[in-house]
Order: sequence, then structure tokens, then C-alpha cells
Amino acid sequence: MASIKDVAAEAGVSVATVSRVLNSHPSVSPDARARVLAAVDALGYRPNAVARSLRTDQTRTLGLIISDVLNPYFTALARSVEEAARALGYSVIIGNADERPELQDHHIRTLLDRRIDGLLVSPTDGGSPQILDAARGGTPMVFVDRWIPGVDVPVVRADGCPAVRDLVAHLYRLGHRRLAIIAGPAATTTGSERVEAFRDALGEHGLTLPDAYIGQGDFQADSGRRATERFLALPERPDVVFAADNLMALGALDAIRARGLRVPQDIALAAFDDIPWFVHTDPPITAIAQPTGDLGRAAVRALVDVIEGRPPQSVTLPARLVARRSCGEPASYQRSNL
Amino acid sequence: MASIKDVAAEAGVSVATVSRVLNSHPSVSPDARARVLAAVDALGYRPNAVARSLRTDQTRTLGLIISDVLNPYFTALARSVEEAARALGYSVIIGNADERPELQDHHIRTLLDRRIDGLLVSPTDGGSPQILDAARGGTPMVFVDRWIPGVDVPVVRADGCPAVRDLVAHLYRLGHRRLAIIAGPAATTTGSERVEAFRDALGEHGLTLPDAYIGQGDFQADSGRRATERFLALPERPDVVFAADNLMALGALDAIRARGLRVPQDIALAAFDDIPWFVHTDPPITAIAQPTGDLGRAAVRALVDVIEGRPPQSVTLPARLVARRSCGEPASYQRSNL
DNA sequence: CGAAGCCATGGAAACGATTACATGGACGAT
DNA sequence: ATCGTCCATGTAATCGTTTCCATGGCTTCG
Repeated sequence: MASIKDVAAEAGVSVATVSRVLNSHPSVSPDARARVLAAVDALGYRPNAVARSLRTDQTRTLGLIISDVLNPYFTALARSVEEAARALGYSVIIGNADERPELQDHHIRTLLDRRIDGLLVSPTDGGSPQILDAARGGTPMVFVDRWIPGVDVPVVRADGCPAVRDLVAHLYRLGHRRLAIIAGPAATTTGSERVEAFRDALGEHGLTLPDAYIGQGDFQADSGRRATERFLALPERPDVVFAADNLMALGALDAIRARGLRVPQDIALAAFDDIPWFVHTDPPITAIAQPTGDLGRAAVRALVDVIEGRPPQSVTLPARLVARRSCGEPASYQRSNL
Repeated sequence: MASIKDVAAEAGVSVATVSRVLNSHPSVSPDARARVLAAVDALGYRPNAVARSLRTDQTRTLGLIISDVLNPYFTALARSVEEAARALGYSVIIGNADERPELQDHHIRTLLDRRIDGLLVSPTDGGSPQILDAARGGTPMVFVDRWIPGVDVPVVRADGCPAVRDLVAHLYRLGHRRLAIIAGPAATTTGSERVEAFRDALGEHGLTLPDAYIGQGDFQADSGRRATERFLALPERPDVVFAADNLMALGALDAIRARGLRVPQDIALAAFDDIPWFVHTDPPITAIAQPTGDLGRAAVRALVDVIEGRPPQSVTLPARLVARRSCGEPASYQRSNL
């Protein structure tokens, strides 16, 4: 592969001049510039990003650690992140943690070894030494979706509380009184927050959330299935199951089907995170939608701000309820427009 | 960040010795080794992958260009690729082409600039100059899922023909005679092959595939919607729509719903690529399932073979029909086990 | 007209690792 | 005792860039 030396030789100039042309340094004569450009073309030269990074100490690359690639919410997020980053001249390397802290740490380590310029993380746990070191160690970092309390890192996320309140009101209006939730891991903010928001919202209607109605999940389908089976085996089973993410809702649907029950006649179902498939499930599923596009863009902007030395801003965007048929008759007052 | 020099100083040895310890070169005294390891620990030293890559001319990184991150088939593939690569000590950088050739080329270019060791591609088009250059230019490369005819690059893919034949037989048995297909872009192998397989299978039953029953899609949901609308507007609308991928099937389902028609009573639907959601759509969708896990593993193995100078092997794995209710009464003889 | 400044250019140092080669000591064989 | 091996180690070159500094020519201004 041709190097800058070959180009210099071909153009009859020094490597310094070639470099200047390539980096559009002003001090280059039109003549030299033309000759260099011609040589670049003739040789099909492309600068070696590895060498450049070594010298400049920047890779123009962002790392993105997502909790699960199979989760459509995160792939939507990844897509918008990549798009926003590309617009700013950055590449993105995605690390899939699969909801496993040790895998998350593996990815953080290799990304740091590669000297990425900044890290976008949706932490899988409450803060491994690895991730805390990275945060304190001066690596530009921004949390997205989930975050770790007590760490001084900007957070870009959606606030689900109002939407959860809307959801509970919606359920209450439809006559449901025994509401259960499948939570995510308590170590994650989205895992605990959604339960709290749910509990608070229930309180507003004079309802309580008994322990038996809190299923412990891990944001993946299987755990939703197991938690739901437990609910269904209860002497007094809940009227509604609210899954804290879309995959656990999928698992819940599986479990309900397996029991031969119907949604919403026998039991209602709702989920956090709206995805295209929810329109087509049987029945269409009521969900809380996050603005993934905006989230991704805001996260990249915040991270690039940190990288380039500007004061970054934490951002909180609203989530909204999309009512469909899985909780009872379509709520005409708030019907999805899809 | 500590460099190898700092470690050398701390341990009281030369950088060469540190390097030898880190690369487990045999010629190092136990004493020196211990001191180096202690220094590494004390400083929290991690080798700079950029510098190492520059010197050794290898990055231990694979590039994976997928056609669309929002397509669950490709994310499943990406996941298995990353897993297999990790097991062999490689990282993976994913590039999302979004079914746009120019975006695919952008990613190929930046991956090559980063000097990845090898490239796994599921081409979005029939072969841009970019991709052909890369192939001829000596970059280790393997096609996965889709490929480009006439280019000497190993291919890892699933053969859908027998499964398509099974599908058509299944449909015929259920009484369907007017079968339509939503094809992918003709420039992609999976785009054209699936149509051919479908046409051939129809032929075996004495049926033909009129032009009006071939919808032109681009593997994304919207195109499935549009193609289906056109089918439904036909004076003699088809009995069945077979979508060449899962997203177009989603679009087709949208269009059918919008028309107020029912599946399968008014029109049947089947798709290439099985995904978890198909179990839960209304109705559950009959699909052709590919072994994504095996595909990913085989692709990585083939690519690493090329990289390490072993003779690589093209691999073709079987796909299989998973019959559900979207084409008519559950085919008990071949019912999904999910 | 001479000093000062500027511009285009080249030489060479640096970035952080790996590795070819040199060196010197220990040890075994003759 | 001498020579040759082998081992542990260090010195320095190298990978492909960027960039500091020096240089020499030209312009400009007093």
C-alpha cells in the first residue's frame, strides 16, 4: 500500500509538503498542491489512519456500549448515534454488552486500548471498577439511557415518569386495579426508576404495589417469560403486566399464550419502549415511546462537546404513551396514530 | 497515560524487555519478568493498540458491513459474528449500510483506512468500484448472506431454494394459486435468487409468475408497503404475498391492514428470514428461517482462514420453512415447534 | 538600500510499540 | 585453557504520519 513517502517521491516534493496538502495547511503553492493531488490520485493513496492517530493522539472514533444488540430500542439508538457522529466526522465502534457486566468491561477495555476519543455508555450494572476508572481517568464519556448515580458524567436520557403516570391513569380508567410490573435489574437506573415511577403513579390512585407483583427481570425475553409465569401462578393474579422493556414484554406475551390466556380479555399487557413490531402483535401493544433519534443526536453532541473542550450538557427528553389494544378497548382519547 | 517507557523505568529494565514480557517471549529471566509485571500493575499500564498496530501492521480487528441494522436478521448475524470473532481474539467494527451503496462505500473506505485485518460484507449492490478494488486489492474478504458474482471471494450463506420449494408446496396444498412476491433489489443476489427460486418452485406446480405479481422492493419496510398496495389494487389480486425479507413483510402487513383485509382469510403472507416477533404477530407469520448463528461462525472462520493464510472455504447452509398461521390453517405436518 | 517579515519548502524529531542486531556472561565440550 | 553456544538484555531502527524548526527567496516598508 502506497505511503506518504511514495506520494512525495511521485510528486517530487517532501513528505512534509504532502502532509500539508492533505491537511489543507495554507502554506502550499498551487503548483505543489496540484502535483501532490495528482500523485495521490495516480497511486490511489489513502492516509494510514493508524499512523495518523499515533501521531495526533486522536482517532476521530467514538465508542458506544449498548446493553443488547438484539433489542430494537438499542439498535435504533445505535443507528441514530452513528448517523449523528458521521455528520461530525466521527466513526462509531459498537460494543454489545449483552446485559453482562463482564462483557461490558471487556469492550470498555478494548475500546480504551484503541484510544477512542470518547465513550457513550448505557451501563449494564451499577458501576464496575472498569467503568468508574474510565470516567475518572479522563476519558470523555457520556451516559445514554441508563446512568450511574454519583459519577460526574453528563447523562442523555428520556424521562419516563410522566408517561408512566399517563399509562397508569389509562389502565385505571379501563378498570384495572391489580397492576404488576416486570422490572429490570435494580443495579440499572432504568431498572429501578421505572418501578418507582410505577409505584408512585399507583399511589396517586390509592393503589399499592405488593412485592408479589414485582417481577425481577434482566431486560431480556426469557426473564419476562419467567416473571410472568410466576404472576400467573399467583392465587390472585394481576390484571395487567407492565414490562420495563420490549423484550421482556415479548417474553410475557409468550408466557401468557402458553397458559392459553388472551390479551387483553384475561390479562392486559404494556411495555416500556415502543418498537415497530408492537403495531402488529396480537393484539397491538400499548407502549411508552422514547425519542431514540433525538436521544442519539443529543448524546453525540454532548460527547463531542466534552471531547472538544466545550461544557457539555445533560439532556432529558420526554417519553410518551402510545395506547393500543393490549390493555382493553382502544383509548380513543389517545389512540396511536400509526 | 503510562507508556512502555514508564514501565521500563519503573522496572529498571529496557523497553525491549518490557515488550518481551508482554508478548511472552521466552528469553526473559524470571526476575525481570516479575519486576516488569509489578511495574505494569503499579502504573495500570495498558499497551497502546494504535502504536502496536502501526508497528506490526495488524489490528486484530474485523470489519463487518451489514445492509441494515434495523433488520433483526442482520443484528442476529452481527451478534454471532462478534461472538465468534471475540473467541478468536478479534474485535469487530460494524458498518451499517442502510441499504445505500454510497454509505456502504463510505464504511469500506474508513475501515480500510483503519487497516482492519479483514472484511465481512453483505453487499448492498452488484459491486461498486470500491468493493471490487478492496477485493482485488488483497484485503482479506468474505461475503456473507449476499455476494457478488464473478469476484473471487469466499461466500458464506444459506441456500433458500429447498425451503422456498417447501413453502410453495405448502401454499399450493392450502389451495393458493395466485402467488406474488416482493423481491429485493435485483443487484443483490438474495434479491434475484429468491425470485428465481420462487418462480422455479411455481413451475413445478404448473404455475407461472406474471410480472404484475413481482413487486420491486429494497428490503426495507416502506417498499413492502408500496408493493403490497400495488398488488391489492390489481383487478385480480394475489392469494399470497411472499416478502423476500422480514421488514418488507412488516410493510406488507401494514398495507393489508390499512386496506381492512384479514390475514390469512383475505390474503396470505409469508416471509424470508424468521425473527422472534413473527411468533407474536397477528397472525403468526410463516417464514423461512436461516441459521444465523452458524452463518456468523462460519463467516468468521472463513475470514480468519484467509487472514492467516489458510485456504478458506465457501460454506452453504440450509434454510428451513417454519409454517405458522399466516397462510391458512396451521400445517400440522410441519408446524413450528416454537 | 537594508532590515524585517512572510511564504513555501525541506529536514528531522516525535508518537509508542516491536524486533533485528549487538553484547557480554555463563557454561559445556574439546 | 579455548572456543563456541546460548541466554538475557540493551541499543537503535522502524512503522506512517504530523509538526517544529531552519532556510532561502521575495516583498514591503522605512
